[in-house]
Formats: sequence, structure tokens, C-alpha cells
Amino acid sequence: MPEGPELHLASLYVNKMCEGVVFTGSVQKSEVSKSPDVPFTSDAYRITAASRGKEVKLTLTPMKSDEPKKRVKAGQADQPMDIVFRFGMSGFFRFTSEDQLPKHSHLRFYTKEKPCRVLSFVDVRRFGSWQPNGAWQPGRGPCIMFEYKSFRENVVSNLSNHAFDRPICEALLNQKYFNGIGNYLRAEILFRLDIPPFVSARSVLEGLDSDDFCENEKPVKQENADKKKSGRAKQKKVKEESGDLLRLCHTVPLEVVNQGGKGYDPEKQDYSDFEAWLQCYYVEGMKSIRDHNGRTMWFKGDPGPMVPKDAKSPKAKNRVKKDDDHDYTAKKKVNKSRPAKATKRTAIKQETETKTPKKGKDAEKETGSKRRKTEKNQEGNTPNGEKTSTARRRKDKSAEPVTSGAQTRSGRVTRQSSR
DNA sequence: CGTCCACGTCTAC
DNA sequence: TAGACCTGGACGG
Repeated sequence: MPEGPELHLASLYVNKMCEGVVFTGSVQKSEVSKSPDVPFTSDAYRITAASRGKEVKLTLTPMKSDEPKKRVKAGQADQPMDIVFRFGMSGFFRFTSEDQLPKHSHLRFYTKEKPCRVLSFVDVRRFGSWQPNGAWQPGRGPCIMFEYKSFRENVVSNLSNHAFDRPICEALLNQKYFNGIGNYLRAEILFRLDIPPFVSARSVLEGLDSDDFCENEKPVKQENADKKKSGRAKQKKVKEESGDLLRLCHTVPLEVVNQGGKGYDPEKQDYSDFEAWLQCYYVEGMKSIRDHNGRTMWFKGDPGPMVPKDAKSPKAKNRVKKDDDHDYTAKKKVNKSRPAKATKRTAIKQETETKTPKKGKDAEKETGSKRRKTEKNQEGNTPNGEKTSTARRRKDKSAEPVTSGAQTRSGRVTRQSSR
């Protein structure tokens, strides 16, 4: 659950689940984790969370004790400790009973209850990490969701930086300026403004003001009126109803946070809400190609002038399996189309200590990402989404010829924006 | 069975 | 600017 919204939802989840809960003892780390041990022990402590961009900070706060002496003597903490987490591609928090520990639980906090419960940092791929006594990672910019003003200023006042020499879609993943934006958000944001992904970031951003003039205005759609006088563009073309690019970097992620109001609960939610919200990322009929870093960029229409020369669209087909196990919003399907599999896991097998001497590395080298990038440069350079080439040239965002059908293979309707 | 793909950083040539 | 770091699901043969 990796982008800004998911990290924030994770912090909400922790605060909600741990409110009033007392934890005790030391913090346990899985055998396989390479992240640092957490040197914290307390007879009674509480846990709260906060998020900033793509990081979550847990604060462990020891509760007051009547006998400070004992506490100190026992090596107990008497001061709060912050632990800063990054989620990698698959991290999330989960609060369960002790016998329901999720697989891949790599850091655990135990409650003081009789049958105790456990707050786990779960991370299947282990790309995530944490730092005890940590602080927000230096170098990461202001949060796109909750530090909007400074986020804007940071971008606008640094447009001369080389980071903006790149295509806008790649600049958007630079956490020094867009802390919280990830692969699905960049696609959704650029799609809404009809900005070709591979146009220079600087050209798209220059002219934007460090202040968001729309901030206090109602997001009303007075399109007709505005469009007419748009001829004398005061600055760039500011999408009347939605705001400029920087504003969408703020509002689009917040839409995810506010979605359904169900909040973060890996057990109850259904992924379909999030899936239905996506307008571009992984949506049938959209195009996709790999950017200069090998990341898949989803978009519609013109890719823009800075397209990687070799880039080819990844297997655009068959990929959008409806029921995949994504959980960006940390909402997992309840028990939907699950092929009835007696899921009564009682004994969760813990990580298998893989101390394998990494031999298969060589064998895989040829099939790794490297190959992926190079191997596909053939096949005409047309960055078209395969069969997606249905009419729809230029920005004729007018009446879409219902090209790629309205029905996706996942049964989802490809909503045609409302712009 | 093997290949490709995934919400992201990190760090070595 | 390539890999490296990981697990696992979908799909192809």
C-alpha cells in the first residue's frame, strides 16, 4: 500500500486501532528482516502515528509510572521513541490477535492484554524499512497532502533544478519535490489535466504561482465562461474547475484518503471502490509505456516529445485481472470471488529464513529488469497501446467514439472523463 | 514449470 | 542509469 494516501490511511488505522490500548515489553523483529532492531522496552506504553508523504512515524510513549526507580532500573524506556517507516512496495500495518499474526509480519508491538494482540508492520517483499529514533527522511519534500503550501513553494522556487529537466511523469516521482506521489497517482493526475506524460516538467510547471489562487475558491465548474476568456491566459492554462497541476498533486491523493469513508481496514474493505476510482492507471483502453527508469506510465493520447526512444509498452494485454490482490487503500476484499478456500489459517508459517547464498542471481540476471528494458525496444517504436489505437487522435476529448468499449475485461466501465 | 509484472527506493559502476 | 532488493499472482507452454 505504498503511495501517500495509503501511508496516511495506515497512520489513521494505527491511531484508531491503538487508541486506549496499552502495549508492553520489547519490540520484536522477524528473523529475516534486515532493518535495525528497535531498542525500546516499557512495561506500559502507547502507540500513535503520523504520516508525511510516503513515510509513517510511530511514536511509542511510556506511560507514567508511580515508581520511576523500578522503571529505570529495569532498563525501561522513560522517554518516547519515534520510528519512521517507509513501506516499499508492499508494507502496511495490521492489528491482530497473537495467533492471527499475518505472514511477513516483520516488526511487532504487543499489547498488555491477557490474550494479547499485536500491531504488526507487514511487508511481503521487504522493500520497506524503518529507523528507530528516526526523523522524516531529510531530502524528502513537504507532504503533498498535508503541507500543501510549502509543497508548492518548494517546487515553484526550484524549477531551475535539474530534477525538472526530465519529463513531467518522471519528475512527479521525485520525492524531493513530490513526497507522496507514486506510480498510480502520477497517471491519474496527468490524465485529468490531459498533460502528455513525456513533456518537459519545467515547461509544464513554469508559470505556476507558489500560491494557489484556487485554494479558497469553490471548485465550481464555470467552464463555459472561463473557457471563452481563456484566450488571454494570464499564466498557463489553469484548468478552471480542477486547478493546476500542483493543486491536483494535492487534491487527487486526498480523494483516495476520503474515499468511501470506510477508512483503512484490510479486513473489511473491498478493493473495488479504489478500482472504480481509477480513471487511467491500469484501465482498459489506456496506453502504457515504460519511462526512462523502467516504470510503467499509464496515459491517454499523445505521450509527448520526451518519450524514451526504446520504450515499448509492457504486456498491455491480459494484465488487468480484476481480482488481483492490490490494496492501495489498504482495503481488501472481504470474501468476494474467493474460490472458497478454507481460509482458516491457524498456524501462520513465518518467513523462511532464506540464507541462500544468492546463487540464482546470475541465472536471473538475464531475465531481470535489464533485459526487460532492452529486449522490448523492437517492434516499432509506436508508443501506442497496442489495440488501443482506436481513433481518438489529438486531444479530441470531446465525444469519445466509445473506442475501446466501455466494458473492461475486469467488468469495469471505462468512464470517459467529464471534462 | 518459467516468464513477467507489481503501490519504491537505494547504491554501485 | 542499470541493477539489487524480495515475494507471489497471473498467465503461457
